[in-house]
Amino acid sequence: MGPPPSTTVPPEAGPLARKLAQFVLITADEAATLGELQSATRTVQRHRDIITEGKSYTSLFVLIEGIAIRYRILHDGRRQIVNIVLPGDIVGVLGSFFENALYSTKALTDSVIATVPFTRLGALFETHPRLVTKVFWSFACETAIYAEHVIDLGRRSALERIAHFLLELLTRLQAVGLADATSYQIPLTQELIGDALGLSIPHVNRVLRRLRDDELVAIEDQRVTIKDLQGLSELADFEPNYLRRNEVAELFDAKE
Amino acid sequence: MGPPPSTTVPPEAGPLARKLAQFVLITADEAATLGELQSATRTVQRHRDIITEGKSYTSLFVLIEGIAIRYRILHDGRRQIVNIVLPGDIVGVLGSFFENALYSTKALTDSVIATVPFTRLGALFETHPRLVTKVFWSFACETAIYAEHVIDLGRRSALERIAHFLLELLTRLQAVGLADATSYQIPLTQELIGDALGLSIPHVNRVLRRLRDDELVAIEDQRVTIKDLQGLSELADFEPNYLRRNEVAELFDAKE
DNA sequence: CGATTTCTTGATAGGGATCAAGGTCTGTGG
DNA sequence: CCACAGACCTTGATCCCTATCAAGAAATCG
Repeated sequence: MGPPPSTTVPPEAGPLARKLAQFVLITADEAATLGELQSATRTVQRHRDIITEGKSYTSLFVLIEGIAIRYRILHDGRRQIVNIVLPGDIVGVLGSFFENALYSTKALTDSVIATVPFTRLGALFETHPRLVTKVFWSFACETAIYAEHVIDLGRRSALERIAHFLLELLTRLQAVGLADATSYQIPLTQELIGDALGLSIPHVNRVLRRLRDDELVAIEDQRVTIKDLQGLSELADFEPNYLRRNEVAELFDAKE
Repeated sequence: MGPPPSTTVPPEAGPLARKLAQFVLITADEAATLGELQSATRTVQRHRDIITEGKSYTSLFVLIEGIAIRYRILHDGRRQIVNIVLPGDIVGVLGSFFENALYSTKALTDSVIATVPFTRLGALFETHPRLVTKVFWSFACETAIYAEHVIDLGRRSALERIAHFLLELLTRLQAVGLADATSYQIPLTQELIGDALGLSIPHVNRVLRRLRDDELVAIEDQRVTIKDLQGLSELADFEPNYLRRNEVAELFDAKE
């Protein structure tokens, strides 16, 4: 609820530093180091894979601009999206660690990614061990997002799931400055929502219509507009706590 | 599939060191440090909470012995278990970081846990930065387990889910030496399986019966016995890759 | 050994999948 | 500038997997 712990990170520092600053204190020096780390960028066309399941990688990738999905295709051809990747998110972590990538990552829009060789992280360890740890720490925090998805899929109805999903995206996009108070732009198709939430396309359609009729949310023209934040949050039982740190002094801040 | 990267960790080093050694190289010195870190233990009676949602903590806990569950009670009273906690697992990470714990953790059996003040991790950073990073790294790897649960709940049938669930437990318990080739002891109730997989008790019962009738798995007397590992793995589309590291040189090993 | 839990089985119902068929929009090439 | 194809959205009819409700049997525990 409080302000983010660090105000040393200007918007120009990029989405990663901005996101990290939500969780841990990022010094100006560290922000600069992060920026340098992400200097090697390249563009990825929409619909192109950034990472392909089963391949092996020696770099990880920071999404600078654009939106992507992390997914797995099951043996029968069904797709499950395990996460929506937003600017500031890092992908390929497990891919460069496990022999082969466990999931594919595909750009939904034309995107810009920074390529960070895994070995550079190693080198960074010599010069900025704390920073590396902070990054790893942020990986750990991501676990909370996944756990929340588990709850979504396990115990919530289609209506609650979609509401929760749209609210999570709002909050996460706000964190990197890509959403205003109640709306954001994102190229969601109903198929995509279905694959993320384990629902069929027709059912997503019906639920979406109902949410629109009830004047809770509307998706039009690649823009999600939340018309009744309060009502929607109640419906979804949404608590954004898992997406941000509340305050409290801890391990890292104490040291700097 | 290859052997674990490190053979320097004897069974006496405890389940945490043993588990970590699966993912990263753990030196004898580090194993000793870990052991020391876990010297303050206490017992928790079964059915008792180790962590309660909403409370704040300044320590994290390593499960040394016993089995626990991480769960959330929804507003309507339904329970979703987000993870089964096995020896060597660390709980309370996010609880000591976020203001309040996001999930509760409850002991399923009488358990032994080690209490590690968060500040001690900070102190450890001065003396063993690499080790701290390795621990954090293992947190990140846990993400893979959650992602797999998302796939389970999103796109798999009840039959596949239960099969997958039981196979995951087999693999994870083997990793800490608590399961033989095809069976393990664990106090699973059908309600618990249902709450973990988003299924009702009667349906868990029916699926379990079917798995038994088909001679794939049987749960009797708090023991899970996999009778047809091959068949069950095919049914569940189970690939244990996400639970272990395959080999490959990487960040940490290269440095030691 | 009485009392909760836990398991089992059956009957019924419902949420959401599946199948089907138009409609709409967007981009592309002629 | 139009025509067409492909992607995406919408709606309806039907079915099935799994939840719910119910109630007795078995096991476990204090």
